[in-house]
Amino acid sequence: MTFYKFPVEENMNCPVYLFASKEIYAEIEKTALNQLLNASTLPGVEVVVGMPDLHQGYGLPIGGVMAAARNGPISPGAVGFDINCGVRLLKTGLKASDLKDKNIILRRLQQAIPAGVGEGSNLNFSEREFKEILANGVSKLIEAGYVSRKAAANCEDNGNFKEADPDTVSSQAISRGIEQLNTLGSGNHFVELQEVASVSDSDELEEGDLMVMVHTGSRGFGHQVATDYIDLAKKTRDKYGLSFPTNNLAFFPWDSKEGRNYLGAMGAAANFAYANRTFLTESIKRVFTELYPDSYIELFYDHTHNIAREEKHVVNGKEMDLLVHRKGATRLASGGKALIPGSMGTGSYVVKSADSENTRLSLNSTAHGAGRKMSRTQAKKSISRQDHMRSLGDVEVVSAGKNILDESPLAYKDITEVISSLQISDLAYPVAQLKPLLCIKG
DNA sequence: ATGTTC
Repeated sequence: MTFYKFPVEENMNCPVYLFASKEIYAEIEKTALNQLLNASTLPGVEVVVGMPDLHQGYGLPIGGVMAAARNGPISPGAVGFDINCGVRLLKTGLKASDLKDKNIILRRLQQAIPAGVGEGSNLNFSEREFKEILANGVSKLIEAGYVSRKAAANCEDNGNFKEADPDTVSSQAISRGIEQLNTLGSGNHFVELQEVASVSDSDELEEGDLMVMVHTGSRGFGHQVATDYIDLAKKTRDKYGLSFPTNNLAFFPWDSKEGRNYLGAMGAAANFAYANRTFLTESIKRVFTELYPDSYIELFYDHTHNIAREEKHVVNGKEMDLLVHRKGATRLASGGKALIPGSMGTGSYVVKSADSENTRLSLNSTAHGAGRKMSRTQAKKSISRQDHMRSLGDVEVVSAGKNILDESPLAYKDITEVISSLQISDLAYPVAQLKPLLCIKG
């Protein structure tokens, strides 16, 4: 069994494919699977796919892909609250063995990176400049001289989501976001120092290389955009004569003004997140330059796992224009690579596309991480501090949050099983494995 | 994920 197919029945508009090994499938909650099946009942949905890190989310499960045809839905809930949550991997020019005092760099990074819920930034922007960043992302940062041209290379969308439109964003989102560029956030967001543990198929990485991985998104800005447009979708339901299988999957019609405005606002949040990860990279660069003058910080790759984008795919032998909503799922183009972080204290991976029949069935998608095994509440209740500390091994972790048991590796699926599941399903294969050394959690 | 129950 390389994947599961749920045939069209009852109100479903298309079959649902779940790419998971038998072991992984057994761990997936019924609620997550039901959410995935539910997505196929939206009128105009052509393809629904689940990744092996599937777990319960808001409307669409995390690890879910929902593609709408030209007459289909635009659903802000199917992208989720952290628009352009994503991962980037940085090269440092150092070997892990060059690290002199782990404690010093950990503390310096912690000082340099504002982290935690509601934590503001050390940067100041006028509203006009902030809106230019929303409109043009990393391109604006380059133009303004904040970063070098290299900042856009190796970044998905070149760090500039073309359809972004700051005029479709509420003033509340602007006021929340303007003070949050260059901040890490909370929850599963992190900055981690990693060592390349093994390389099987990559000429860009070498065993022993010291890398930095960053996982964060669009903070309160994207959250406000999502909130605004989910509310609007609920309000415009009757105007367009729609019915929703669940309010969490409230949607706009493809050609509606409100739907197009959402895509503009979503794009602005995408650019916020690209800019946020770019500014964080500058902060990291300053710490490295101060402590290790011979180091450099260079972007290896950056991509999102929460976004909707228009893409062409062949479905049932026919080429179609689709709006592909991915939530906790990464686009992995044929011949391309992707980053798959594990939970803190466990390994992360660089994978390449298997370029198979199944990668096409999945609309060129891959997993975004280990995926939760337990809800946050369940984790805080059932994981002891002792077991959590033991699960971290010798990885040093500092965190802004006081209780991060809900982020314990014990609350997540085993990343190696997710990776092997991707291989079994013929979606992707690992080309490099990264071992965590130090971790700064939000 | 989130000015963590506007």
